[in-house]
Amino acid sequence: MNSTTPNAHSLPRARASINDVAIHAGVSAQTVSRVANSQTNVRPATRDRVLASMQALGYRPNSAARNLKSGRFRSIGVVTFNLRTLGNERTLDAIAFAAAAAGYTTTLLPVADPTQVDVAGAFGRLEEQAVDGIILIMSAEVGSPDELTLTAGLPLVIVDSDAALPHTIVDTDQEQGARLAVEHLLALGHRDIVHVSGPATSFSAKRRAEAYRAVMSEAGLPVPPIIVGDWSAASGLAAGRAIAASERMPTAVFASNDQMALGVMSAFHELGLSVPGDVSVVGFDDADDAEAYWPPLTSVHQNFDEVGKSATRLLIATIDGEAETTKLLIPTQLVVRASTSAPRGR
Amino acid sequence: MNSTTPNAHSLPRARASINDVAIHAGVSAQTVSRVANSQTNVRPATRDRVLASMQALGYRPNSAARNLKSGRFRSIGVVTFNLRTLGNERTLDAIAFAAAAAGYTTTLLPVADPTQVDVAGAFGRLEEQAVDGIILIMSAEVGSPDELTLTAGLPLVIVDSDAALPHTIVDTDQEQGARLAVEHLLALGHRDIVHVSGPATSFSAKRRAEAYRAVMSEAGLPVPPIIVGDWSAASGLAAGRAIAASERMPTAVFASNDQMALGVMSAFHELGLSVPGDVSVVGFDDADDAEAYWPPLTSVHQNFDEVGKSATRLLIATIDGEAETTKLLIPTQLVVRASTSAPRGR
DNA sequence: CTGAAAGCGCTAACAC
DNA sequence: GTGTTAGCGCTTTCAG
Repeated sequence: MNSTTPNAHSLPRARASINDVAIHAGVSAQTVSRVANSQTNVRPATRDRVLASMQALGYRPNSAARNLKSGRFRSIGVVTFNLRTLGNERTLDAIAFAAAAAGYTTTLLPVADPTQVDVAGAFGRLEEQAVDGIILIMSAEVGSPDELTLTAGLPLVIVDSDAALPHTIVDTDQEQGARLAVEHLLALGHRDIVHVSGPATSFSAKRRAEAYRAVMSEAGLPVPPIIVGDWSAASGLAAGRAIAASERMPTAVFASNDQMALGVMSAFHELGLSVPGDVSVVGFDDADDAEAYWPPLTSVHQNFDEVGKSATRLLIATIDGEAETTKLLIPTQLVVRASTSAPRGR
Repeated sequence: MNSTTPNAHSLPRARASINDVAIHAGVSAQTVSRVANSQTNVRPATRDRVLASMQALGYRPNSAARNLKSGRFRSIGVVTFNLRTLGNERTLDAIAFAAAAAGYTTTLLPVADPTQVDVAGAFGRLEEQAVDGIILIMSAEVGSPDELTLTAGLPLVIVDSDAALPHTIVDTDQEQGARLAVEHLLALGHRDIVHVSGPATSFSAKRRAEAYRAVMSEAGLPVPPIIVGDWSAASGLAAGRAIAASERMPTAVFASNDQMALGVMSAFHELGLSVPGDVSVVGFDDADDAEAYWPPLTSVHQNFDEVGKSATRLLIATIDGEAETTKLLIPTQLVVRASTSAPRGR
């Protein structure tokens, strides 16, 4: 038994240390360490004895000590502002599994309000977390890159952000995806296409909106005012009602995510408008539910798994010192379902 | 400068240790430690000098060393089988924020396949993770409680599980919620109510189905066969088609989650059936999107935030040794929207 | 109010 | 093939 303070724990059974095992097995701590790390230079008989003692004492290596020695935590930190959007959640899922496959755990470092002053403080604190590197999932804009440099002590990969930042960035190819959506509508013959965008603070929303504007302009079409939502289905509902109430009803709507598209369609149903008969609707994300929306939603498929996996891979490479700063854009695919068709009278 | 191996890092700038700061400030390491931990017994002038040195050297306490000394990691481990269901995701979100508020980080410990053999192995490994306790979010059944006892070395709270297990459990009151749903339909006058359940491996699904059966029986009604889905909207779509194709069309469907309800409604729309005109539909979860479904879905609201917060609170209490094993059931609320009405001809 | 010593559990480096 | 020594960065204990 070692002499650790036993903590006022429910289970007072103190944990066996490497020394306890060494004594129990009649060997040195070093030999126990070798067995624990499956090194080869231990006589089988000795190994077995040590293994038996480990078993008997319920020995588990102490990760704090191991971390202290190695200077590594085998954990990657994920900074998020929330887990409530499909993209953040799915990306996190992919990161957690990719990290686990590489022998890393994932540490969540939630930050309350991204737009608020304290981002810098939060980032400052990051360096003392028990992580080897950080993936920043920015669903919203951070004040300035200066604040990010505060994390310079730790390898960093950014997901969903301004590609101008001097860091490794992995993201969905927002522009390519938005083009796919708008060009699909144009190809069907639509000319009056309204865009329902995500919040102004979101880089993805901004870039999708820019691509929408660009494609419309390239086609020689006027660009009607953009309706701004907040990614929620409720904001889509409001947007749909606003669109239907406007003087010139468009023949198609491109929503910046599926949930807002759902809301838009619901608003149209309320008003007795048919989708796609009266108005076509395209979403973005290709959420699992999209095929069960009514009507099944045409949407741009984002490969969140790929984004998460790539971010993890790049971060671990950076941690291992095999890094170069990279910008990686993951392409999307258009999934055509029943919410789009040629405009009436064509 | 201390002599840490500098790691083949991108930034070779070695990190300042407490000793570096001590030397720089001309004090002992002990005094630096006191300042770092905001202890009171340091002369203001000394404190300021130390603070300045910390600043100058960019000192950050090393959490590994701190952990080693304290025997605490200030992190809670969350074991999940996936993050793809609404409940898991929302619960995790609540846990992460509650933990952060209490000064803990959240470490994700994803387990690939719950039904598979290696659950025990995975749990065994948990003890050597750098966490002070574990929240197990079981979206599926684990073979036997024996496997859980493997984690006995660490404080444990289970979410969404069999209340018979000898552990602290926090969960939505599944039975109360399901009763609310079925009783609502009965009160509207429905007698033919079909249940679309979640997968057989899920405790929540099982308990909702049991409550459904119980309420039907108590009302003296026959219990039609239960259709089993997998929580996905696609499985709801299949269930809806199966129901519509069956010899006796029910007047109402109670789906075990909102996504399956969405699929069921979509299948009905496909077939030209009106909801709630021809069939009423009730869901479970009250997802953010439910109000934007067509028609807006009547659903049972789960307080995932409350579940996550409570689980975190109880776990931290257990870690602090102020524990007793508890079962905590969080009540639900019925949210009536437009997908339910009295059956035709009544 | 401040410092010196000791040691947390583990492993790299070097004996033997 | 195995043991000994030393030290990772920090904090608890005890002296001053």
